[in-house]
Order: sequence, then C-alpha cells, then structure tokens
Amino acid sequence: MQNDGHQMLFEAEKERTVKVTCNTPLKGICIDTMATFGLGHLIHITKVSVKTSDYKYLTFDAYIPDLNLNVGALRHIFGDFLIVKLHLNGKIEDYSKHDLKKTLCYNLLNLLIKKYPKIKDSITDVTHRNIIKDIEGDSPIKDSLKSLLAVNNLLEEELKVLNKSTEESPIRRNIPINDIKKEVPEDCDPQKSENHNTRNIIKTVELDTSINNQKTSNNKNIKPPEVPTNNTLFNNNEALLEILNHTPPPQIIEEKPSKKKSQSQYRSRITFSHKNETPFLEKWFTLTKKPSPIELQQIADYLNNSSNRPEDAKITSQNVKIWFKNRRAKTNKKS
DNA sequence: CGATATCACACGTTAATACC
DNA sequence: GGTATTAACGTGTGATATCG
Repeated sequence: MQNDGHQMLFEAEKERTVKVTCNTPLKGICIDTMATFGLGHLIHITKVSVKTSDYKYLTFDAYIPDLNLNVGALRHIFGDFLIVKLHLNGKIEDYSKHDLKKTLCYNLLNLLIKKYPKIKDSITDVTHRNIIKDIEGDSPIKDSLKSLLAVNNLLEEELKVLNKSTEESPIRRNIPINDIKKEVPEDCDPQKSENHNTRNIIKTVELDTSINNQKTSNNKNIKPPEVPTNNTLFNNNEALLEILNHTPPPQIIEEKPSKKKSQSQYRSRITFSHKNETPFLEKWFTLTKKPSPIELQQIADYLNNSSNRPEDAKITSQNVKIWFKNRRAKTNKKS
C-alpha cells in the first residue's frame, strides 16, 4: 500500500497455499488473503496482478481485469502455478470517500433525469426503473454504486439514440454524461486538484466497474464522474446542481459529411504490441483456435489492463475475434 | 568529404472489411 | 466462419540537404 507520493506505507508478503477447484473464483482467494490483513472490505479497489511461472510473457504489471475469473480459466494462461500480487494505492482513511463518489453519481443521474425525462422511457429493465424511481423520489441513496453506474450507462445509450433521432433534441450533442465534468469551473476541476489521493480512489473504483463485468459494447469509455476535492462544495447537493445547471451548454459541433471520408471510408485499426500482446494472443492460439465469446472478452480485458492504452484505443472483443480469424487464415495459408 | 538528419517511396505484415 | 481484398502501419532503403 502506497500513498500519493508512492511512499510505501504498508507492504506485506504472505504465502498461502489454497486448495482450489477449477471453478474457484480468483476473487474468493483474494478476499480471503486480504482478510488476513484486515483489508477484506477493500477488495473492490484492489488491483490484482499475476506472475507467470516462466516470466516470458507476463509480469507483475499484468493485471487481471475480472476477478470473477475462475482458476480453471487462468490455468490455461498461466499454467499450474499462480503467483498473485495485490495492489492498493492510497491511505486507508481515504477510501471512505467512496461514498462521496457515489453521491456525485447519484446527483448527476438525478439532474439528468429531471432535465431530460424522456431518456428513461425506453428503459425496460425493472431493476433499473426502480433505481430511477428512487432517484426521482429524492430518496436516500440505497442503491449500490454498481447499480448507479449501470443506469448511467443505459442513460448514455439513450442519450445517443435521442441525439440521432431528433434534431430538436434538448440535448445539444452526443456528449458522454461524465464529460459534464469538463464544463465544471476551473477551480472545481479535479484534474487541477492537488489531492492525488482522491485520484487514486477514482482509479480503483473504475477498476471496480470492470470487475463487475457489466460492460456493454459502448460503455468502455464511460468513466464514473471524478470526485472534486472541494468537499464542502460537493457535500452540498444544491451547490453541485447550481454549478451544473449554470454550465453553458456545449457547442453543437455538426460533423459535416466529409467528401474524402465518404469516398474512402477511413479505416482505423488498432495495433497489437509485438512485445506483450501478440505473444499473449499467440499463447492463447496454441490453446484454442476459436475462443468463446466470454474468452474473447476476457482476453480483451486482460490486454487492456496489462497496458496503458488510451481510452479511444482500447481493445474490444471484436478486435480479438478478428485477430483469431486472421490468425487462422494465416495458418491455413501456410499449410 | 564524411556524418547525420530528413524525406519519400516500396514493400511486407496484418487488422478490418466485403462477400460467400 | 472462411476467403479474398483493402488499407493502415512499420521497416528498410536511397536520395537529398545540412553541418562541422
């Protein structure tokens, strides 16, 4: 455990031999281990990396994105011996601010629903509707952050649909909900905050969303709103709403159809790193020529978490699927 | 004149796409 | 999903310019 200045506050090495089956989730082992240090309640903000037995392809920097992976699945990648390292950044007392972040999510959703009531119309899921109902009723926050973020994702999808379906939409442009933070006055900009501990919290909570594996095809860019460090301001819901309501609407940026683009559709492509990613994929390819959809997602998540790819260059399961497709073609061509 | 930097170009690889 | 094709990307090479 480190503080914001990367000064080691707490470090422990504990060797545990755990009897597992192929169906034992990694999360269970991690919780068990964390609990031995009295930190079991912090598992949701713990990053887990795995060291391989051969040290060739993966290192301790290779994070496991989904702790719900079972040991059986990991065995295919890492072999019979699994060395797990748990990472926690920040001070223990700071993690209580998790609730502050939850409050901010709640307020943003509340504001969005009140301003644009239509966006909830197409949400059919009963659970999500109930959450929205709670939010509309200004009832105390009883929903988990995970639930709030799930609704957040749905609302963003609906915003996109609304933007496409009507030009008179009150929503000015296709702007991710969480981009609202960019319009917050400069003195509230968390990026300019000196409190790096708070940023650490945010990072770990983002990890929490990936752990829950609730991703949709488009929600990979969705980040929970960042928590400003001005606690006085953001503990006051009205002050927050005031700022957001007076935020100048973002300019409409009409994307004129580019002649050049229409003639020759620009084809973006990601590039897998030959240093880490391709060897990892090759290793998978030796194990299975056609990974299941779940495995494709797990591979994509793993690669994203083991590298520092920017948000707009994240690897999707579709990228991985195409890689395997091309790889099979390559094999067939050779033979 | 030699060392170095910059640029354009060719070519191979490979992710993405189209078609079946 | 397989195959063929397209297009982005990386790399190597040669021509040219600049500098000491």
